[in-house]
Amino acid sequence: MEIAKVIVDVPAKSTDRTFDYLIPAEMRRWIEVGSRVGVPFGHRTVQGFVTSLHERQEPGRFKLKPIQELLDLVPPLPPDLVELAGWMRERYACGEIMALQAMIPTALKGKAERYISVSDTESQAAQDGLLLADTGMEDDSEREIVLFVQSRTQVPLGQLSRRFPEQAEMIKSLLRRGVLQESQYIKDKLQKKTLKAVDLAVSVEEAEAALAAFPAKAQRQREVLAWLLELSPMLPVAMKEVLSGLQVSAATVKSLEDKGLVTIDDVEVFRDPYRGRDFKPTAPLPLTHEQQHVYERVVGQLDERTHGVFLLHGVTGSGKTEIYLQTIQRCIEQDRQAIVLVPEISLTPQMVERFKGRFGDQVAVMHSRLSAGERYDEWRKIREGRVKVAIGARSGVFAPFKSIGLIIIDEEHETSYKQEETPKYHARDVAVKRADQHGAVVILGSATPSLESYHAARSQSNDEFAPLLLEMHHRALGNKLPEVHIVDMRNELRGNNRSMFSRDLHQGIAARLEKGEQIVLLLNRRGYSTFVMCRSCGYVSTCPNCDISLTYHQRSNNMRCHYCGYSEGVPETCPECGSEHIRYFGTGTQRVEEELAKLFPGIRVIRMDVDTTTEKGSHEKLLKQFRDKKADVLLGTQMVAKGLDFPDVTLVGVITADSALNLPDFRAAEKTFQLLTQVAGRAGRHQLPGEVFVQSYTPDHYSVIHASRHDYLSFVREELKHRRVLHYPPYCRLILVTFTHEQLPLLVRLAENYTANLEGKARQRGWFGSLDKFTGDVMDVLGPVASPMPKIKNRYRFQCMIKWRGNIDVIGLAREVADDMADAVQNQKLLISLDVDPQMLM
DNA sequence: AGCACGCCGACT
DNA sequence: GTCGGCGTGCTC
Repeated sequence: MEIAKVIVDVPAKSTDRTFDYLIPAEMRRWIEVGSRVGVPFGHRTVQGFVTSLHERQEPGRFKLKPIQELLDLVPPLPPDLVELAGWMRERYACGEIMALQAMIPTALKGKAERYISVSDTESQAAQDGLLLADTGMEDDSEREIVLFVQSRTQVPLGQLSRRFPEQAEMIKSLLRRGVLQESQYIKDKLQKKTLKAVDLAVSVEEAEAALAAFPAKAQRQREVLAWLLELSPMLPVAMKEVLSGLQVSAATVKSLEDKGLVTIDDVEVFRDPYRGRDFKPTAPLPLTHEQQHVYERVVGQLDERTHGVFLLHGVTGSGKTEIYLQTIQRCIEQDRQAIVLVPEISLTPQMVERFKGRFGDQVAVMHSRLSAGERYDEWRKIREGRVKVAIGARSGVFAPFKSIGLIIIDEEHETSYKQEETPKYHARDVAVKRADQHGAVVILGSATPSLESYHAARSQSNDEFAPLLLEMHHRALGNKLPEVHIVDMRNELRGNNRSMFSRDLHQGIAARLEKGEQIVLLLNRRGYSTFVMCRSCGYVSTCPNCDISLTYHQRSNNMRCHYCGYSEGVPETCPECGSEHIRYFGTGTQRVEEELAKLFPGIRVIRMDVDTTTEKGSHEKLLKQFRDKKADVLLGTQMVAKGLDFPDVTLVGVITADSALNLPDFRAAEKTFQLLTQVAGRAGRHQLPGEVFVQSYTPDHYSVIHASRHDYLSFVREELKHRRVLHYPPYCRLILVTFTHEQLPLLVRLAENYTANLEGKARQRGWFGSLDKFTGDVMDVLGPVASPMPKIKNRYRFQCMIKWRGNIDVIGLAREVADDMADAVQNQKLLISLDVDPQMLM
């Protein structure tokens, strides 16, 4: 194999194809499909991925460039992932390189670094005994530069220009004249984690002697040395510990090093985020009848070793996790590996503990809280076959296992499985595709399956997947689902209760406090203000670049834009009218916390929201405190609704059930139903019976009512009716096309242009029409209109929505029209982005 | 995305 | 007369 086709790391439309390279003879044994390479590309070196190998050069092409370097001995991508990237390119209308990059840890995203060395002819001359001066070097500083470079063989360009900041011109001239030469190598972002470690450089006896003879005035150094001697059997010790243990500065230790008494070394630390933690081993639990039935169906499919998808609809507490664990066990016994995807937010220590407890160190865990290096290490465990199970959020679907037997997607309905940045993939769909490649089984688990999945299971008509529906209606421990009361908040207002707690919820909390039982309070975050508003004139601080309201950040005590990061101070008086009645409202949860403290003096509250969980491990700490009953109330946003299991929680309160219902999103009802069902499931999971209060301003809404009755089926029936009438998924598919440009009038024209072109081409193919009037294969375009976020980072935004159904390549067409336009329109400042199957319509 | 090539304004 | 502005075109 002499030729490699390579996808280069240049994210542009015109480079979204393979480029051919010669494989140098010495690399032939090592280059494989999936290899990461450095290749010359134009006038620079870029990273790329080998996607196929070929015997010889295609005729008609003149001289190919050779691959410059091979970046890893083992290709970071197995061939099935390379193939999957090609599939993603079509499915999500993204650049293939974007798909490939999404599959590997960011630590492996290399960039070319420029190095300077003395040119070959020049070194040859030096070897031949000629002086550098003979080659026309007249200036002393020129000579200094060349000698500097020569003395260290190769110097990164950045380092050289830092060393000779005034001589940039001279360096350029030396390069031009060929005295110095430049080469580029790909350098990984990864830095190995090291720790400064201090050790004695001499024997204990010598050190003691040195200590005795120490100059009296170097008191601090004496202390350090004495301390090190005391610790001598346990050396080396981390520099950090020396500094904090003795309250000395690094300079003190450094002086000891200069004296030759101690050494300070960089020691590589192996990162294990769960190091030092004991996981209680757990044995498989006996299964209930329902569980047994589900287990047998899945295992039957596993044993066939063929592809199959199951939608596991089980009420909260029905024991889905135990099914996951036992089917994974079977999968491992077949010598295949398993991937478990969970939403980021519920990738809690509780969850990890259960898997680590059952499978021990055969488990790799990947989540966003890990540092880049930690993630890379976990990823390597998978790639090198040292683990059998990978648990992770969305991107875990790319775990580079050799032979996958099972992919589990827990809380299948969660929107976090859809990546909002390019590549805008949905982990559920990717999982199904990947399982198909491997002949593997997929389990989609949820108490509230997405309408897409449920409908696909019921109608068996989806092209991409038609899961088999498995249901569990009962809780594994036999206890009942909690009783849910809907509280009509309009009555509270009429009853002159202006508090955010209804009288019922108030009483409920008081009762639990008395009995020493625990409470979970959920605040549906949206709808609560975190912005500054003037009460006199209604002024709201907005971002000058993006036209959206600025959010108040407590930590930095300033106002910040979510989209572009712009920040400014908190205004004291209103910039518009000068009024002093300008107020910010703390985050929603803060307000609730304050009110709780007022109503129930002495109440112990743990607040969990973005403000209190940014620090690493804080999430875990807070939950542990609550579990240890250090608090009466766990108060939080969405993150308290998912997957938590506390035996003493008997009351769940939802402060505002319906704040999401007013959002302009066709999934608003579905999301409300899911959230209410999930949070209700936190109550009464063990011996004590649970009770739930749902406060609502729209208590008659079907999502609230069906959630209160734990009636998924009725909700789905009603919701599907709406979707069918309004032509929304699952009765059609959507593509959201967003256009951005600095100039509004031009943007509008171009967006209209796009929809017209798209419509024209669709007509030619006989696809165009209203979804109302036509059955079967059809597509329609809505818009263009201004985006809900009409301006971000000084760029205006317009969008149009494509609705379509059937077996027609609308994705390909939408992309084609976008590409044609970008070609035709001279103005490159127009950006068109496609979101296939969007989750957020904002 | 870079980076070089190429064709028009303000300076030694 | 040149230095350098950034429009546009290419990268195996």
